[in-house]
Amino acid sequence: MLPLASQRSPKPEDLPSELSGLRLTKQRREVLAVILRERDHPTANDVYLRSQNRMPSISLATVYNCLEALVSHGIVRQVNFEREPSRYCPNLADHCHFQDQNTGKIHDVFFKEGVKLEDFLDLPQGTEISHLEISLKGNIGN
Amino acid sequence: MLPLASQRSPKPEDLPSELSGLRLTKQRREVLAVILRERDHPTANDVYLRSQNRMPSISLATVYNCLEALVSHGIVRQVNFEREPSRYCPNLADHCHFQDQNTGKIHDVFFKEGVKLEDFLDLPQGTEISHLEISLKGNIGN
DNA sequence: AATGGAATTAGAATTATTCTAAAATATCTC
DNA sequence: GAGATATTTTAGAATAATTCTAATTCCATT
Repeated sequence: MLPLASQRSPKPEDLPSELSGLRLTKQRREVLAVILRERDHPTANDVYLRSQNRMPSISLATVYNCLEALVSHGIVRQVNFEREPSRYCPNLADHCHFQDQNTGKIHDVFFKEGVKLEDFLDLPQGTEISHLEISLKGNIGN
Repeated sequence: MLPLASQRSPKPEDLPSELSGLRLTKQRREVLAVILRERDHPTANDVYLRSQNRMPSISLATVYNCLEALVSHGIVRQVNFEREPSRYCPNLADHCHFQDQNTGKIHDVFFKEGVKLEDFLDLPQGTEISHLEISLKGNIGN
């Protein structure tokens, strides 16, 4: 398995031709490369605009298709802040997101070592969590 | 202060004429009453349909306006699950939400006594959180 | 009762996203 | 490798939640 998460500036052609059972077509590779290259949680439209640099003919529908394929195969995470457009995150480690209200920038936030959900939430007896999203907003004090 | 959170089946006319500095008009009162009556996290459209029982002339735009007024005055919470339509919650206590994937129903989930954010998240030094949303999905085992 | 500001309303507009159907591309089978 | 089949891409239309617009109505205060 490629150390995707640690690559610094991957080129589409560096990526394998298949990943988690998903065929990596030219477009999917490009979309993934864009997300890996600049890890700033771009929106679908951001990804579209950036993909156009290397692949001017790519369509927005394709970007949406590729994102959906990557997300449903667990290669990329979809990140939501309230009703804002979804953003995309290549960091698959268990983490959540903080949006700085001054800059709008989104930061990954990690859990303290060894913390489990049940440690801080009163979950109904017997719940199995399949999806968890934690979104924070605020300011970074001086 | 009215014990809003503990009322069982409030009628619009039971509600005060002002709340947290927000003028409670007939429509706002009705919208709030709907949200307090059935605490099942209705969408804006759900609220619209239910409001029409007592107030057939209310418009969807008004429901949105009222919800926005109630939310921005901290009387009601807006709850999001990924890209689904927003839902509305009258429980102002610090809590988060779990959606049962079998029934679609949403359950309030509370924090363990005395737990603080910093206890389980590695927040960047000096962050002040102004908004926090935790959304869970999963199944309730037998 | 007249005035002024806020709220409501219908309907249009917006916007992120999904859908559709056709064309292009890749994969499979012989 | 050629033809058959399946998958993907594409442009543009469609959808759906939400917001906006501008006119009207409501309400509190003169």
